[in-house]
Amino acid sequence: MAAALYICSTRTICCPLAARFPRLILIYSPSWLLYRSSVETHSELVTPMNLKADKFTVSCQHCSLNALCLPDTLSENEMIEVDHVVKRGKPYQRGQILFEAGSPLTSLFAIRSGAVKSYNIDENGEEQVIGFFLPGEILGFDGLERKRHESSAKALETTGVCEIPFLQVEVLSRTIHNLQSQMYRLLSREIRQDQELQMLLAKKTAEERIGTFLMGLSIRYEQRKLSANRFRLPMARTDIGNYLGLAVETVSRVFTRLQGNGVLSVDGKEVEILDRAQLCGIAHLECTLTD
Amino acid sequence: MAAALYICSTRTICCPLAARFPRLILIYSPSWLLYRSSVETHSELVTPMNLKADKFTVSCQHCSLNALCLPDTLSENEMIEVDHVVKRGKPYQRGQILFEAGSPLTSLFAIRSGAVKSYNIDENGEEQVIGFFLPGEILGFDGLERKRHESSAKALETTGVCEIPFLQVEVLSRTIHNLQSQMYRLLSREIRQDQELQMLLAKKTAEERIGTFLMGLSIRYEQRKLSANRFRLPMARTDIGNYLGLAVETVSRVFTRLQGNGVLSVDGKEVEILDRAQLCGIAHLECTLTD
DNA sequence: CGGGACCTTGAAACTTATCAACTGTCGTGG
DNA sequence: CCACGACAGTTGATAAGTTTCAAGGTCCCG
Repeated sequence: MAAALYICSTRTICCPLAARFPRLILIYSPSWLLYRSSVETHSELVTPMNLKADKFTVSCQHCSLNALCLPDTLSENEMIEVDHVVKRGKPYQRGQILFEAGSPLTSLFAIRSGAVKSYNIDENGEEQVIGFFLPGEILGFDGLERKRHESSAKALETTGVCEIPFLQVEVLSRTIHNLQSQMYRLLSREIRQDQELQMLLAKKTAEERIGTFLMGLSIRYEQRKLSANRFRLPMARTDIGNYLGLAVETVSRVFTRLQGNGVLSVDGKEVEILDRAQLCGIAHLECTLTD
Repeated sequence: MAAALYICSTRTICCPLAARFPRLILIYSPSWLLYRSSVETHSELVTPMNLKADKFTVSCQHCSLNALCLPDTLSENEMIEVDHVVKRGKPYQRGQILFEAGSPLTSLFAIRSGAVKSYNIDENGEEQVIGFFLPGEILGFDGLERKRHESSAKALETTGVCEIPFLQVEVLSRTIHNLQSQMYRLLSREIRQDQELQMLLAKKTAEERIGTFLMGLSIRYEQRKLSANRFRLPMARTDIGNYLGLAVETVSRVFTRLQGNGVLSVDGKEVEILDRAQLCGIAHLECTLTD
């Protein structure tokens, strides 16, 4: 197997990369240039600079995220059928808008790399963050009913996306039973997750919200074969507060407090979970991973 | 057309009744016995006492709620196919549990009459209300992924339910395209509504939450051909507070304040919207119905 | 008629929001 | 190269809204 060093300041997995380099090594450094010298000894250096969409485009069958994404549970042949309807465009830059609320919806969007936030603008013109999406996760389920986007989506960093035309999924799912089940599962999961967030917002304190949020990210990163205890927040503090129903200042203060308790180590967007058991306690979760 | 007087202290529409009596008259009285004398002049008196499940059982085709429920958009023949898999049991009494979190899920539940709350028990043993369901609405979508109920459901009053076996819906929806679309629509709608609630809980004040909640109920009652401005709350204040992330006392105080402003008239569970425009303003909604 | 559940009201306490100021970083342009 | 402004994050002081605690009232059902 080929090995590669993937150095990326945004530190999120990139599905085409993982497919080309099964033994991909991710170096965690906010300043990737520092590592250039040590990189030369490796078989191949991959950086955001030489990463080109066409070179790294992969099919669903070869995507390392397929077990987390729509093709999960599909057979090889079924996956190929799905793959044929998937459209892969060029990456979105940080801050670029994927779609806006109200625009017609014809496709679901699967994140291939990077990160996205979805949000709404309320009657005062204030942004209202609804969710964050990591590689392998799918946006747009809220718009199927009225066939238009009910929320907007913006790239939080350089983000690759797979477009999945909904009409064709609808047709395919009549013959591919696994696909039909998977669609129901994904929709159902989103409902469950939204309800969990409702409970969070209805009852929990600032600290519990942040704790749960960080644990949620940690678990999602772990599913993506990234470090569960050391990661980079793709979103700003404002977005976190907005999402959790807290003021930015409160988010900042809770981060400071958790650092004081030795639970976290925070440096800007870099987060390290130092005492996972305690963080699980704050989030009212069973601690699954030993630190 | 036959006319009937339907007197029911709980004041929620009953689908079999509506099917038998297209010109159903609903008398709004918390104490229905007072009206007995005036009732004699009508063609038929229907009360909760002489309402028997077998007598009033109806098929989807004849159900007045079918446009709000799963069969919406289905043709006559398609509706008959769906109807064949639907199971209709005897009504649940107030306080009775329809299902509990964790139990295996094989069916979706459509409310035919009455009202239901769904809730979870958190780590402190506290109840966490997730939603309220009125006739024509469907519970259980959150459990499709793991094939088990993710929340419990309890009847808030005498409640009739249609059980819809999910496996059979899955099979039927492969041939009945309208059914497939409708399932996606219903799932998608639930996601959208959950996200709206998220925004409510994340940002709004107590008054805005209650205002939005009441307007939501009003609109749902209106869709069910009941009065939009005068209705009975099927749930306790505790449940409302629990659902909206507020203490009971706060709910009570806001009700009192809205009464003082002349927006509402509240008498126990009886609510009358006196100034709909103002209530819409509080809820940040466009006022659709003139008072 | 009595007991319990539900609702209301008041006063005090607490959490979080708001306002204001300051720091550091980043990219731009002189 | 450095000055500059814009922006994100932090921290402190104050204010506001909501919760909590406590008590009393009402309604309904047995």
